[in-house]
Amino acid sequence: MKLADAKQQFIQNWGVLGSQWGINRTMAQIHALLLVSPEPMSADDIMTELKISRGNTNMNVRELINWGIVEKVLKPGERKEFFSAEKDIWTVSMRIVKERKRREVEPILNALNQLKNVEAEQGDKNAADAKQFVGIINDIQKFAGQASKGIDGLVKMDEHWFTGTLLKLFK
Amino acid sequence: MKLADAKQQFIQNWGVLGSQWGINRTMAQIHALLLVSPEPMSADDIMTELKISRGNTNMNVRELINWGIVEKVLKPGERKEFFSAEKDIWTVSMRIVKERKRREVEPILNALNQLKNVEAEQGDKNAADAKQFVGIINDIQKFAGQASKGIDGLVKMDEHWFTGTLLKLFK
DNA sequence: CCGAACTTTCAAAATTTACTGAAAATAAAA
DNA sequence: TTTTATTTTCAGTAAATTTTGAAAGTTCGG
Repeated sequence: MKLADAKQQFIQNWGVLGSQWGINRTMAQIHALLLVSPEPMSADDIMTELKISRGNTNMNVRELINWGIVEKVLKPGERKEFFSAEKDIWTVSMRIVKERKRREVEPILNALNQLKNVEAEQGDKNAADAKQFVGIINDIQKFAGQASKGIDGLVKMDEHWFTGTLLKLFK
Repeated sequence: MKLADAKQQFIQNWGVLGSQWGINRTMAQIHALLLVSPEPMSADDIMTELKISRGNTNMNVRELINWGIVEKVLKPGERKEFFSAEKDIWTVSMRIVKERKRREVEPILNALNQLKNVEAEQGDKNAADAKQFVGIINDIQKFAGQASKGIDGLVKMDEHWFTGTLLKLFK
């Protein structure tokens, strides 16, 4: 298999995986493209490679930068901006997980807190139901709390088990 | 806050969270509804509660059953089918994670394997690029392998930290 | 076997989400 | 300052996904 074809396939696969997990396809593809590109790429490079519009490119690159997994690179003497992806997969994963936790999970967990103020009601049935409801919300919060701790623990793991790969030679 | 309102809000929030993670909104809402419902519900109950069509209800309930987090319950003397959600959040989470790993992640990781057969090419530049490419694929596979092990480990954790909550009383 | 109760299917419609491209804004060079 | 290169924005459009609803299928009591 030719290198170019392999890269192409990688980009497509990464796009599919992203879209299945709520990350838009193009954003995942741009990320994949930059991941396997030894050199930083310009917006025009990306447009050409993925056959997408300038606007689309701009918006998704910006979002990748917001996520902290792509950075702007300026080449001396060049007016264009270039972009380069973080190549350390561990770092990439942790940034994504942390960012999603912050953006999506935490607000909802906060909202859940409010739901525990269910009024005491007349009637045994309703009271029992309310208790069960609060019990479930509590379970979810506890679970999320545990998961959150687990993630924070992972983030602090100092050993990158994958160092020592070829990658380092080309960084 | 009234219990009914709290449930309604919970359902909405759960729907949003689901859609952000690539699970369709209605499916997440049905799941939330069944989670907080003390009694199993019929398709008609679900339709009424969520104001969705019969077809939509049927398809999403079936999918929840496929995921192993909702089950069909038959009431003696009733011709209708009723549905009930697994209430143990740990079990629910593990089933979802395992299922998504199996359905979405594993096929893509297998595909990545093929990409490592990049042809040896003429020219130093290309050879170096190919090495870097294979390096990245390797990193991703290693990472996925670690994550996979971690998940399998979690699944085996025998202690459910959340037992002892009110929930048990009503099971 | 028939008919009523209920479930399943799926093409078409509605909704949501993503993308384009041209115009406006910005920044550097002349 | 004016020109030119480049980036950003966003209204309109296109594509993808979800939902509907009616028809077909199934199951079961009589």
